[in-house]
Amino acid sequence: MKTADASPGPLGRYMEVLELVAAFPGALTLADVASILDLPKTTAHRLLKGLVKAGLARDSVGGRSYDLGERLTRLVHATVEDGWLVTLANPHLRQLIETTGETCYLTRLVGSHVVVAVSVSPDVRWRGYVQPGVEMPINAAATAKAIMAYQSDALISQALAEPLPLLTANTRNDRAWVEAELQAVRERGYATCIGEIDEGLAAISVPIILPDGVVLHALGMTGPLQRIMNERLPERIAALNDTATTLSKALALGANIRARALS
Amino acid sequence: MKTADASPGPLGRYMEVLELVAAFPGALTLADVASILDLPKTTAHRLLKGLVKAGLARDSVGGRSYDLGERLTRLVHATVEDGWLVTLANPHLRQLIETTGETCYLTRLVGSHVVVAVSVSPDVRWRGYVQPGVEMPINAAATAKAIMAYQSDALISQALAEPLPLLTANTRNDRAWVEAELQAVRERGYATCIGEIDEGLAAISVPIILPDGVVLHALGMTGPLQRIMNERLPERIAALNDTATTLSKALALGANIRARALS
DNA sequence: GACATTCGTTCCGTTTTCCGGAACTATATT
DNA sequence: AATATAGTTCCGGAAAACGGAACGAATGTC
Repeated sequence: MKTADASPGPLGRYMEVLELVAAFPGALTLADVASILDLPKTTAHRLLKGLVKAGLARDSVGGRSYDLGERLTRLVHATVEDGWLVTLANPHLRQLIETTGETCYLTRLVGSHVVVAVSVSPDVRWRGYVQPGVEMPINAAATAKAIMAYQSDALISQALAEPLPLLTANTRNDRAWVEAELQAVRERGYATCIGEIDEGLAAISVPIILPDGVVLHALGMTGPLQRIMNERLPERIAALNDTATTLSKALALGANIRARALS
Repeated sequence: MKTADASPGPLGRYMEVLELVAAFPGALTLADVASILDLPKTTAHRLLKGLVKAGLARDSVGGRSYDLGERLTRLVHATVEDGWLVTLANPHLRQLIETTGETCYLTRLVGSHVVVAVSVSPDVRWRGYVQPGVEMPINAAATAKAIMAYQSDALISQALAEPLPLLTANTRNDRAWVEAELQAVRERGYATCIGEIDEGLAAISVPIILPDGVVLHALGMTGPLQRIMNERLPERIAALNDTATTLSKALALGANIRARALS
């Protein structure tokens, strides 16, 4: 294991250009790219055309401006978004925020870590809290704890073998603590995150237990600490559990339909 | 102009690997990649690590399996999805499909073409109809016509200068026809697509006219031809227009909030 | 518990591609 | 028409990508 060298790699410059395109879709000329990234225009040209040929970007008027390519979008929608998962979960999540008024989201086990699949906020300004595609640390995030608590020992060990981040003064990353936390989740039936990701933020989460007993998803709710961890906590957990039960059936049905479509 | 050579480009093989990762997130080993794509395992290894270093992929347990990277997801959410746009539009679209029972979607002008931003279907199995990120051809798609009808002559000319696809026997791609079609849209207030993209499919669309008169979005509805283009058409157009009016205010408000957040 | 097998990783010489300055062309601007 | 500014092509030198062979680290097997 090397000391994680930070070299940009062969794709580094392509990514820089791509992010620039993403920042100003449909309104970015070759000259802009060249001057902003301080590249020779020849190089900028080659990188842009490379992205276009790969389907990551797309040019509007024969190279007058660029935006993101379809292949890129399709890539993301095929997995993290999971298409039908969003379709199924969105209405339930939305109903949940109507009764609770807090940001709600659904995370998903992928490999040995937990990522956000669907996120719904009561207010536009809150979107930053939970962004789809982001990985949830197992030692801090409520939804990650809720999912990992119901995995095999082998998978938990794998997950704990990776470096765990220390994000605030409240974050713990020693293995014993995390395992105790998971045990607590199993006993209580729900997981918490009390200022372990952001000092002032808390989250609560319940697992979505599929009809066959397997846990691959979790439902989470987050907001300012004092508004989440107060006397109304029990009713919030109850609301989450109701939705989790409903979603369990919906997800199982969705998986069936999807499997049928592949045959 | 060259004859659009189909060489994979420098990123070609990276994309193949990336799509494979997207197909089996969290459950794909290096050996799998090597055997499926028929690459030497050394090469597969280098490509995968290159993707990881670029943030397009991410490895789960020190290289035992791979899934999509956060940077990739963020890229898409920063633009096509437009974050708040989805948040704002989703509930309205959902309400619309409840009353109409058809697939509804919102498209957006980006550069000189029109792409799908949000899509909602009444049934999971219909997702294929309208996929976010896909470009809508100006000479065929209802939403593209609805948006382009309200653009400047300069932009329309730019858009028409690009090659227009002929997708079915009903598709027309001569400039005069398209301009007449756009004129019809302006007179009627809504746009149609009658088997111009898929023989059996039709779509209707109205522009979302922002408070300042600018048109950047359109609302669309699609389904089997005979179910869209029948005696219930007027009431569907009315429903679309109601939603468009509501969304116009919501979008303007969202843009304001967003602008404020940047200061 | 030792062995065998498979998987991931590193090494390194060959070869292919990338790189970017200079020159060229096409499109706005005066 | 002339000028400025955009995008594109050309091409020799430089720097990678490439993949076979060898190595270490895990599973799986007896």
